[in-house]
Amino acid sequence: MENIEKIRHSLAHLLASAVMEFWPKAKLGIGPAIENGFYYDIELKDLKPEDLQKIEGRMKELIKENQKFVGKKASKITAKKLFKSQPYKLELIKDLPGKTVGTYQNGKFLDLCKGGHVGNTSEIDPNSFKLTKIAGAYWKGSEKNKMLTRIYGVAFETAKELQDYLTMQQEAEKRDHRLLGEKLDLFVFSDLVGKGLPLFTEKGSTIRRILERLVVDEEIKRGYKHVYTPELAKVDLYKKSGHYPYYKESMYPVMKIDEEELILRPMTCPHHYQLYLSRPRSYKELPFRIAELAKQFRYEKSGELTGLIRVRSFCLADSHIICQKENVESEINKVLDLIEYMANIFGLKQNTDYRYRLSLGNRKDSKKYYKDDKAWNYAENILRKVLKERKASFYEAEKEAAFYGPKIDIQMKNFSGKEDTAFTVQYDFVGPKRFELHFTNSKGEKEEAVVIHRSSIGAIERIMAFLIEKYAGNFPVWLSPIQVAVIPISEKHLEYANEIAKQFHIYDVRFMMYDQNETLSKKIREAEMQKIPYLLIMGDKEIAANAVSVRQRGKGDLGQMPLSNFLEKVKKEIQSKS
RNA sequence: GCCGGUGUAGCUCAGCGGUAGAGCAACGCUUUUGUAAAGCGUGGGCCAGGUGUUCGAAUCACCUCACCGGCUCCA
Repeated sequence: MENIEKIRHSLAHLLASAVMEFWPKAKLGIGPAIENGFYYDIELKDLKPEDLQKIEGRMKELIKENQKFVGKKASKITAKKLFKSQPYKLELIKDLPGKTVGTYQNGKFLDLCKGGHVGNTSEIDPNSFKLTKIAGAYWKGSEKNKMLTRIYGVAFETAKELQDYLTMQQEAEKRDHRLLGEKLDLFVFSDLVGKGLPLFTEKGSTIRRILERLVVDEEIKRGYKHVYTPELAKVDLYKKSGHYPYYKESMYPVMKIDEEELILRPMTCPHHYQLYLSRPRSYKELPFRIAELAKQFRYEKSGELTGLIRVRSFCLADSHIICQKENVESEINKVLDLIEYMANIFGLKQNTDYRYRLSLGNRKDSKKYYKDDKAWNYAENILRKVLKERKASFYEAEKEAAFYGPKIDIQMKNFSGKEDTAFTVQYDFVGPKRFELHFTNSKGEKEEAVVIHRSSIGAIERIMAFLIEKYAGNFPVWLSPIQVAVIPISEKHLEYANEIAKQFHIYDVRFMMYDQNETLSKKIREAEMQKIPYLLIMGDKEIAANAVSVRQRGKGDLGQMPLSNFLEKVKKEIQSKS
């Protein structure tokens, strides 16, 4: 175990030990080291955020006592006596394998623990950690259990590392897409429309439209059939697909109209299957790649909503590839090629901006995962093989699969380090069975197809959130809702500015005229704060030279150039998406 | 949904039992500007909504709503 992990884990013990001094009746859960710090789950009443300082202060005192961490094995019978007033510890003792358990003592505090501490608290710099927040967390991570209070702390080996981390977090907060969404006027929420239902402003809609066109054009080039299907369907469709029992919780309730029961669709797969099934299919038509910018509706619990990352109505760049079993590998490769192509356009790098996750099922959980061990093994192996042969680095995660099969998820982190799935590729062996997705093979026999669910750029809302944060609002020219700010120095130069603007209309450059009666500095400031990539300033000198003065975002004054040169430069940047 | 926190003008915030304030933004006038905030003036708030406590509530209590941090869940 690395030293820093030992420090973090030891701090968790010290946290518990300080809490027990102030709240002797508190019941302890568990307290592990985590990325950047540690936490401890504790059942205690009336913990106020301001108490954290008090606890932190006491922890620092304990550190200075040079306490030793002393490990001892204890029989379960002895351990049960030692922890008789700690019900959660007793539960852990009962569930642990073997006849003995580990205990660790520091000062007067004894904890049930398998180890991994510093030898002495003198090894911990008392200024290298900080208690950061209190939160609720279910005991053993199940919402059926009681909710405990979780105290989080961040910790490093040195005080400087801690300071650097805190400063970095502060900087990162400025990238928050919710903040930038408001400042740059990209999207809003309305209490009257409802939570989790974003409204895109003109500027946000421009970004969205560019992304949507990019996806549709690229997918059509790559052999996808782009379609439109309705956002409603009879609930029977989802009963047949098998989604209903698994997804009921996140579906909107049934709307009864005439004799029919309709729902807002939570996913598009069964609609696409119906297109496939509209007539008999030959193997010559496969792979049958149906794609759609599909609006979907999911009831996410209120506390799960976050800006554009988790919403209740979203548009997925969705597709279902119906193909022969022997083509699955090459199709998945093609999908990953497309995903990496898109990621590259956005400047997203593997292992820094995103990482691959192989999301597996669990054979023992037939409630969550369709029961068919053989199919699961087969599908999981195929996905693993594809990733290995591509030499992509990836990690495997159990219990992250869809109910109908395993998936490759492209995971991205938001500004605060929280990870979500951006794009996904899923192997489905259930859908083809339930909908009888067949085709006639070369021998004239009926054969069952396989379905690959995939998304090239994920949900438009979510990728927008990631891109806003990735660029910190400084969108590349091709994505910028306003590409050029046209700034006449005074009213006298407005006529010239309008002439220039005409050219932007002709050449499809998105511009904004800054013709307010304000100082030049003020207008530059406003345009810079809107993070517009180019500011064109024009006054007497430019009119005389028949030119424009160009100021580039972040780089300052580039000097004068003829408009045609500037247009060429911008067009080039738009085209190359640089 | 659960645990905790927050909610005062369009935005950022002050006021925290005695009846609402600042800066920026908006609007008007003056100014006609040379690379990140010109000057003066004007308007704008049921203090998230509701119900209580009180002589009196933005301020205290309770409920509801929204948002934030986690948990659970997920594209």
